Amino acid sequence: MNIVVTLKDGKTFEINSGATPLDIAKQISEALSRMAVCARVNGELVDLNMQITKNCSLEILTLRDPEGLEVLRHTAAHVLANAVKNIYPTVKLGMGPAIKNGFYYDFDFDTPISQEDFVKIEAQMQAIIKADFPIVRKKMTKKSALAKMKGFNETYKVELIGDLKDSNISFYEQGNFIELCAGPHLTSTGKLKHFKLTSLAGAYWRGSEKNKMLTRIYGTAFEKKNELDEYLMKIEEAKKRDHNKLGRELKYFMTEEKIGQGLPLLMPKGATLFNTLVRFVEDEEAKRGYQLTKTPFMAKSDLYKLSGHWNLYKDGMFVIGNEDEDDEVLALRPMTCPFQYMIYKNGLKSYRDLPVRYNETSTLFRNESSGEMHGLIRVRQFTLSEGHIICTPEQLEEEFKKSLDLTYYMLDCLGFSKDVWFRFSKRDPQNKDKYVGSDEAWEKAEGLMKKILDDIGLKYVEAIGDAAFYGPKLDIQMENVFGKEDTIITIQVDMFLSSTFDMTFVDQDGSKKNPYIIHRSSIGCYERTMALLIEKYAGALPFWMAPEQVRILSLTDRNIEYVNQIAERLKNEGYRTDVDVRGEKIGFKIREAQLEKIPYMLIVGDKDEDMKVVSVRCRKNGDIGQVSLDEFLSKIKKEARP
RNA sequence: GCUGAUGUGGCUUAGGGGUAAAGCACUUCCUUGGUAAGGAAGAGAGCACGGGUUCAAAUCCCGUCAUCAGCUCCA
Repeated sequence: MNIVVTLKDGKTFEINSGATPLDIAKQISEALSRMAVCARVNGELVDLNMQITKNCSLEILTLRDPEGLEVLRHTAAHVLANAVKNIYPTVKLGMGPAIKNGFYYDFDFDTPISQEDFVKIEAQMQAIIKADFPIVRKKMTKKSALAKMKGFNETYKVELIGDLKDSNISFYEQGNFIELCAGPHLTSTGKLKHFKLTSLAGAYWRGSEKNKMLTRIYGTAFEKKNELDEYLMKIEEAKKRDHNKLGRELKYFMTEEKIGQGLPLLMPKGATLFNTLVRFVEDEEAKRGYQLTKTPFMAKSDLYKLSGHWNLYKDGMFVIGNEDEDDEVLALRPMTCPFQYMIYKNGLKSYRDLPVRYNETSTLFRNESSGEMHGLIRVRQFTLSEGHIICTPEQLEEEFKKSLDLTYYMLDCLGFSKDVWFRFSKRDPQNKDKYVGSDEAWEKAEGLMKKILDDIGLKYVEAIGDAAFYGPKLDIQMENVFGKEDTIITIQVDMFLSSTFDMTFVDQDGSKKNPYIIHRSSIGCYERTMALLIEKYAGALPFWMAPEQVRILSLTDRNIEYVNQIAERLKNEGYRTDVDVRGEKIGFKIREAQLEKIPYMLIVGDKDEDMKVVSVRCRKNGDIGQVSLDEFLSKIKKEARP
C-alpha cells in the first residue's frame, strides 16, 4: 500500500504498485467494474488493465461517457479490421478511428468489395466477438515495429510507424490480429456487442488526393441494442427530410440532364420561397444602413488577376474567350468583392463617409468539380446575400459586431439559432502559398478577430487552414440531414485587398489611408439556406415563408363564388393564396393540401356561406373551427412576418 | 476529379436475352359529398444516351451523361 489514487470526487485509495484501474473499479463497486471501459489517469485515457505505478488522479469511464463510447467504437474498428483480414488475407490495413456516431476503417483490397460483402464480414466480426479474445497492449521499439509490419507486408503501417517520433511504439493484440494503435481499448473483444456496418466509400490515404484511394467501411456501435436500433431508425427518419428528395417531391426545384449538373431549376414554389427570403433580407439590410448594388455577372480577366482569384481559382471559373488567341477574356464572377470595390472607388472618400456598407443579392458562378454537386447545397450557379463593409480600422470592431448581430437575427428568424456552431477559420502557417499578405499582417488580423470573438464571449472552434486567402473568417456551420457540415454564413476580416485595389479614404489629418474591409453574408447562399430550411421543417415551412400560405377548398360547386371572393380578399391583403374548386370529395382535397404542407386550409360549404364564416383547418392541429374572415385575417397577421 | 452504387411512363417501384407490369398521378364520364384517398372507363414508356456482343438487348459488355453516398476541394 504505497500509492495514492485520487478519484474525481476527491476520495482517495491506497493501492499497491501495479494495481490496475479495473482493480480499483472492483473495489468501488462490482457494478462499476462491469460497466467500466477505460480510465483517465492524470488526464490521459488508458486501458483498464494498465498498471499504476505512481500517485495519480483517476477517473473510471463507462459507456455513458463520450470517451467510453469512443473506446467501444475504436475497438469495433479493430474487430472489423481483424474480420476483414481473416476473410481477405492479402488486404492491407490503413487506419481506423472512432468518429462521431461510429467508426470506420480504411482498407486496400486487391479486388473491390461491395456492400453485399457486409453480411459475411459482420458474421466474421460476430465470431471474433464470440471468441472473446483478450485485447492486450504491447510495446515495441520502432525498429522491431517496422520489422514486424514489413513482415506482414503492411506498407501503410510501415509508413505510419516511420513518421512516429516516439521510439517506443504501442500495439494492440487480439487473437491472431495485431494492430498499431495508441489505444485505449476494451479489455476483450467479447465486450463489443451491438454494432452494424453502415456504408462503403472511397477515401484517400491520409486524406490527400495525391495518394491512393482506399476502401473505407463505415459502421457504428452502441452499448445497448435499442440504442443501435434507435440510431439506425433516426438515420432513416432523417433521410426522409432530405431536401434533395423532399424538395423535388414538393416541387421546389428540379434538375434536368440537358441543362446540366449543379444547375437546379427553381420551380414556382422554390422561386416564391427564394423571393420571400430575398425581400426579407434586403429590407432588413436597408434598415441597418446597407446600400444595395447591382453589378455585372462577368468581368474581364484583368479584374480577377488583380484580386488574386485568377491565380488561385482560375480552374474553378467559367471563362469566356481564349487568352492565347488574343481574345478579350471574360469570366463569370465567382464572387462580388471587386465589383463593389469599384463602386467604392467611384469618387474620393472621406473618413466621414465611412463605414460604407454595400449589399447585393448576388448571383455567382463557380465551376465545382463534378463529384461535389449536391441538390441545392452545392451548385454551379448560386445567389449569395453578399456584402462588403468598408471602414476605418477604428470602426472594424463595431462593424464586425453589427454584422454578427445581423446574422444572429437572420438565424433566429429562420429558426436555426440552436442548430449552428461557430468556426474561427485561420490561416495555415505551413502553407503560405494559399494566402496573400505578410505574417505580421496575418497575426494582426487573426489577433483582432480573436479579440472581438472573445470580447463578446462567443463559443467557437478553431480551424487551421480554412481562412480565405485574404483573411480570417468566422464561419457559421450547420449540418444537413446526413450529418454533413457546411458553412451557411460567413463574416471575414480583410486587411489586404483595399491596398491591392488602391481603395483609400482621406483621414482627419488629410492623409490617404487604406480602409479595412469586412466581407459578410447575412443569410448565406439562398439555395443552400432553402435546402436547410426544407430539411429543418421537413417541408412544412413556417407560415411567413410558405410558398402557398392559405388554400381555400370548396365543398360543392354552389360555393365556388364565395371561395373566389375570400381568395380575392386574402390576396389583396398580401397572402399567397390558392383555391381548390375541383369536383372532388373534401377529404381528398384536404389530403392533398395536407401532403403539400400548406399551413392553412379554409373549408367552405353551404353552412359557412350562410353564416358568412370559414372553417379553418391548420396543417398541424387539424380542424380548428369556424371563424369570420376578419378573425382569420387578424390571426394570420401575427404570423405574417418574423 | 476520385471510389462505389443507381438510372424502367409525371412519381414510386416490379421484371429481366425473345420487343414491358403494377399502384399513385393524368384525361373523360358518373358522383355535389363536411375535415387525410367515392366509382368507372381511357390514354401514356420500348426501359438515361451512344456504341458493341448476339439470330435476337431494357436485360450482357464498353463509353458518356445524370442521380446518390463518401473522399478531396470550396474565393
